[in-house]
Parts: sequence; C-alpha cells; structure tokens
Amino acid sequence: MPERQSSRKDAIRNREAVLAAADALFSRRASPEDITMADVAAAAGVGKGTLFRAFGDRAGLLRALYEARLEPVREAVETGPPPLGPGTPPQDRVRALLDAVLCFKLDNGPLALALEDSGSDSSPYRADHYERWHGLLRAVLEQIPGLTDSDFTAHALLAATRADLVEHLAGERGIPRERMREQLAGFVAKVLAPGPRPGGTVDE
Amino acid sequence: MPERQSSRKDAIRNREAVLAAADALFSRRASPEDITMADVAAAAGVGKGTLFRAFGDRAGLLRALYEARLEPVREAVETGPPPLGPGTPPQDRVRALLDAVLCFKLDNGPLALALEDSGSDSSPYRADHYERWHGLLRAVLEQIPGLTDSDFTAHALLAATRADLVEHLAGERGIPRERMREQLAGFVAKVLAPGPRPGGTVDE
DNA sequence: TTGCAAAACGGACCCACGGTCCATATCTTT
DNA sequence: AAAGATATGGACCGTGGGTCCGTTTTGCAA
Repeated sequence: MPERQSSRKDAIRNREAVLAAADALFSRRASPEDITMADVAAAAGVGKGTLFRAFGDRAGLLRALYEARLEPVREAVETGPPPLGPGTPPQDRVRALLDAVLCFKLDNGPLALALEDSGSDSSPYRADHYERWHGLLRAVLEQIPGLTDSDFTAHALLAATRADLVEHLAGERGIPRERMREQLAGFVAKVLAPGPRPGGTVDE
Repeated sequence: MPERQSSRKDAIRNREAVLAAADALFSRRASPEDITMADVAAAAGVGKGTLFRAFGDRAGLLRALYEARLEPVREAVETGPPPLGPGTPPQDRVRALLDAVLCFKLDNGPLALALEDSGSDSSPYRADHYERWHGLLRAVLEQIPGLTDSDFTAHALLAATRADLVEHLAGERGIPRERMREQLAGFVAKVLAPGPRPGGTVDE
C-alpha cells in the first residue's frame, strides 16, 4: 500500500502538482482513456516514478482526484443544511442525495467514467466512495416505513446514476441537465411511493 | 468493418473453433480480463491472425459470443409463450423481461462482465444488444397507463441488472440467486405500481 | 487432373501503456 | 558540514492488443 504521506516538502509539492495537472487534463474533455500516466507526469513536470510513488497506480491517482472533487459534496451531505444534510425527512433526503450524485456525475463526467472502468480487477463496487454512498443511502431508506430490501434498493437507485449511463444520456442523446434531474426525481419518487404490497408476488 | 462471412470451409471451421474455445474459456470461471486473445487463439488451435480476421477485435469476439448465448432468450422474448413472449400484460412482461436479463447475467457472469467493460472507446450503451433490450422494454413500458418517461425508466431498470452489480451481489456478498430475483422483482413492482401522483412532487 | 488466382493461415513482429528500477539529487537532522 | 534518509526521473521491462506478410489451402476451370 504505497500511499502514506511524506513530510518532505518536495514530495508534497510534487504531489500537488500532479493532482493539479491531472485535474486539468481530466477537465479538458477527452475520452479519459487516452490520458496516459506519462501524459499526466509530463503535464505536471515530473517523472513517472514520482507519480507512481505518490499514488501507487492509475486507480490510486483517479481515486485521489475523485475524492478531492467529491469533498464539498461529502461535507454538504454529512454536516450541511437540509435537504442534503441530516435532519431531513427520509424521502426528501433520498431524493436530494440522488440528485446530488447525478449532478456530480454530470459535472465530472470524464473523471467519473475513468474511475468506474479503471476496473482492471476491481469492480466499482469495491471502491469505498461507492460503499459510503451506498451505506448512507441504505441507512436513510431504512427509515422509510414499509420499504423492504433497502440494501438492494440502494444499489438499484445508485445504478441509475452510473457515470456511463449519465454520459450516454447527456452526451449521445443530448438530454439536458434539468430534464435528466426531473426524470431521475420522478423515478426515485416512484420507488419510494408506498406501493400496494411490496414483497412476495414472485410467481416462480 | 472486417466481419462479413466467408464461404471457405476452413474459414468457417476456424470461426466455429474459435467461438467454441472462447466459450469454454469464459465459462471456466476466471476473471475475464486474464483471458487474452492469444489464449483464445491457442485454445482454438489457430493463429492470432485468423482470430482477428474473423472477429475484428476483442470486442467483436465478445459480441459474437454474447449474441450466440443470448439467442435462445431473444427467441423466447420475440416469439415465445407468456410471460416472456408477446401477448402478455405489460406489467407482467416487464417483470419477466428483467428477470430474464438478471438470470442471463447470473448464468453468464464472466462474459457479460467482459463485454461491459470491453469499453475501450464504447460505452455499453452503444452496443446493439443493449439497444434492443432498451427499445423493447421502453415499448412495453409505454403501454402501461400513467407511466411517464418510459425511456429513462427503461434505462434505470436495466441499470439495476448491470453485470458488475450482479456479479458483486452474487459473488462478493453471496446473495443467492432466488433472493436476488425476488429483490429485483420487488423493485420493479415498486416502479410499476400506480403511485399516488407519479410526476410533479419535485420540491426544488 | 492439374493449374492458378483468390482467400485464409499463423506466428513473428510492432507499439502503446502501466509499472519498476536505480544511480543521482535533494532534503533533514545533528 | 556531513551523513543518513528520502525523493527524483527517465531508461527500461512485460504484457497484451493488433498488424504484416511469406506460406498454405481452397475452389474454380480448363
């Protein structure tokens, strides 16, 4: 696990430089997979060795970037005002949470994409940012009376905000941001609506 | 587009051989990304050149395999008896459709996985087997009165059956097949249930 | 049959990219 | 200031997808 902090100032400076350079590269629209590690290193004015020592591997860099961009959202969720923060009625919070995820993916398309299929061996489901979202969502869902299978439901709802789906709808299909938010909100509403009898009706 | 049929018998024989070998390799559980093209060629007793001439590239091979395995399902859907085939009440058919997709992914885990992140440049959403499922699902959803946004809903429902999610739940988390089918069925039911007021209640 | 062009074969080869190595440079500490 | 510790960077490596091309097979026709 080659990711512990160093106290040497050059190391710190370089780490920042890499992060900044990568951030810039991933914002400058381009399919994420043709940004190579060498590109990032060059853009940061740093050798590849440095880059890899600082972040371990490609996934590590992506993760670090992602966490950094996610930070404000995380804070808004954990200690912010309603409807995102705690102390919001569950239904509304679920809606707000998913809306926030959607907006985040809309704003950080290429990066989110890159992270999700950084796959190599790891499914996106092992990433701990996913586990955080899922855990929180599940917990909130659990407070809604009459809703069973919160665990699965949380996964299914999050699946509707997968980066590649969002990218496809926004990019290929040209669906505008607000429209997509409405559609997702509508979908979430349906899932949360107190249906007649949720479980049981499986015929086989 | 190097994928048209050849009439020469050696070409045909080899194509079959490759398909069979690949099928075997992808069934013999192993993460799909450590089955290389060279492996497939070797297993089929064929040179790499042959393999690539027959299928164009890795994605092409995967696609061909996938379509082949999907064939029976497709047939059951298009011309089979209820609840999968046509002439089924929309609600039931949607449920059956998604159940079929789920089962397919459960049965063909590694292959589906491999195909979905064969990404390179293409999102899974550009694949035409996806478009088929989505188109059909949307059409069926459209027949359900009071259901808006069928297009998005179809995407969202299919997202709940993404190969990596299914793999994660079945593998990592050890959720048994039947349980997962129930959960998905429950989820679908919620989405289809005639909620109080489907649209509109977006507070922001 | 045999002759011959068209088509397919296969495996050596190429190259891009993630990742490692290590001689050298930079820091920190006393 | 000297030494031990730590970081640097770019040459280098392995892997795997994809290509090339001299050789072989096939199918048609004479």
